[in-house]
Amino acid sequence: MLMNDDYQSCLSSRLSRFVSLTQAECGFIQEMEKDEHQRRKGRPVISVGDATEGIMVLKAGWAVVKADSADGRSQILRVYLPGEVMGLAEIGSSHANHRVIMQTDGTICPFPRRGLAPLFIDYPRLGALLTALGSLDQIALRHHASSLGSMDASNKLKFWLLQLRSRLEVANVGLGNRFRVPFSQVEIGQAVGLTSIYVNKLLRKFVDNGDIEIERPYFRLLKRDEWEKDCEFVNAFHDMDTSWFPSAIGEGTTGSADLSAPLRA
Amino acid sequence: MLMNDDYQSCLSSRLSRFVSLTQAECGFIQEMEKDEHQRRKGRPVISVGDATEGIMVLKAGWAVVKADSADGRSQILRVYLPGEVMGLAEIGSSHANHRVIMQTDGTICPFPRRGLAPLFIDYPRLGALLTALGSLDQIALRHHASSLGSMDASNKLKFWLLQLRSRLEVANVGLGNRFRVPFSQVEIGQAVGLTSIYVNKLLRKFVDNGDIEIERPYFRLLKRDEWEKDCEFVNAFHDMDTSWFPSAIGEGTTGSADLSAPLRA
DNA sequence: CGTTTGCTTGAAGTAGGTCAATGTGAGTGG
DNA sequence: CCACTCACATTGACCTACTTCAAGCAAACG
Repeated sequence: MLMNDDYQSCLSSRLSRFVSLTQAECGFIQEMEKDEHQRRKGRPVISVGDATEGIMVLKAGWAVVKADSADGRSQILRVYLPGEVMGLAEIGSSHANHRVIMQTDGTICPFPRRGLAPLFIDYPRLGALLTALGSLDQIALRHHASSLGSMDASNKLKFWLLQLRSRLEVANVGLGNRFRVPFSQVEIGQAVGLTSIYVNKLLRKFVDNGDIEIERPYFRLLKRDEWEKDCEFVNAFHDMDTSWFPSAIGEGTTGSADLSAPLRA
Repeated sequence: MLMNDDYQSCLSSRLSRFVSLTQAECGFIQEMEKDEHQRRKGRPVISVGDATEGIMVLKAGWAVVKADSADGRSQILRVYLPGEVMGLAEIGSSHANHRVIMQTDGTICPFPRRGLAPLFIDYPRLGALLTALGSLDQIALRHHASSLGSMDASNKLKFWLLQLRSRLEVANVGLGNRFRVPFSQVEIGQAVGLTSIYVNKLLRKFVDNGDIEIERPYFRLLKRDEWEKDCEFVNAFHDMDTSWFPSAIGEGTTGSADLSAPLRA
């Protein structure tokens, strides 16, 4: 797993996937970023009711967003993969509505709340980028909700695995059909809205059918194409549209309505 | 229903719910906003595959986001109420993933894509506001997904009605427990992930229990408190946290990390 | 080792879906 | 005015995809 080490900062490393950052942008982010720190598996990242604390990059490890109900059940609404930006959904609220916890050991780089105002003022392109990231999150969540609401159990499970694979592939180009799934069957159930025991029966059936191979915690999807047809999977993780972004500062854009053509992935 | 007519523009009218806009901000928005136009019930607002077209305010009427699958079923992922901003979820993608269509006759005010760059550059506070709006959308969607994934049919339906009522109340302060639900039972089913016929049976049961009164298309929730307990409803539509926003331009903020204390709702 | 955490499998129950039929306004054309 | 249609609500009978409950294993871990 190669890291792009041109950047010392986590956030700029993440953001540079979408636009190539200027020196100034990198410098700013780096200056703002607080010290990264480790979190062990199971430790909270954001607890319900916490005052909003800016955003953070999950430099290493996995995290999840959980919603828990009074009867003790909890549901996994979102999986954060290494490199992803957490906390974007929270910045509009004064207090967190959902719990974020580490799914594996990992490292977090906070970008503090007080950095956001200067970011929007001095680096408008980064502001636009954050907005766009939030919108991609929302699209992914729509797909998930759509799966929860209208697929049968088998397709929900297929869809969740496919989508996980696709997102892993974004970070890890050339990833094949084999990947790590650091979730117990109970947790998979919480993610797809099924009982762990039905998840078990489905997985077993998939294995017996030759649809997948499992060597815990690795899954291999043997019939990905077929699955993608089954649940009408569309990979929405390729394209971010950056063409509407303002140019980076120092490139002479004055704020007129003229659209200079920025870079596209 | 009173309208705040200090503002001629739809978008500035909407945004001024959250921060009080400066003259300059209003002026800019107004200048950018294209002509509003009418759309009849059932007409598309955004079609799947459309190139992204900026954002728009639903000045009047209701709209919905639908996901349709090959077998002809479709699902309602989001309801837009009068005054809400549409298209925020799409701006990060070059093409739309979901369909937006008018649920009733209504009026739309587009804010074109080419207005976004100058907005982020010259009016950073508005950029932050858009980001925050997107994040609130995402929180609402999380609640919806959570309901789809973990509640039984009865609570899904209760939750959906409660949440609709709460959101209507934001725009229409003092709205009681009676409100218009311009959806057929089929459509309610599409929204909560149930068959129309089961929706019918549940509604009937609610009426028989004295939980609700229905005078099509008006619903009255007679046992709102009880319902809110049943499905652990939390009203997440009150608070937008604007305290991290940059100050409006012309208020002397230079972009340093200093946090001037902006207005809070 | 014993304990815990997670996987596996079966038997039984039920929430909610499917199918089918009937009823009821709200247009629309004559 | 009536007849026809069309979209929507209503209701019952049946069925199944999932859950719940219960029990036995395997692997990890103090």
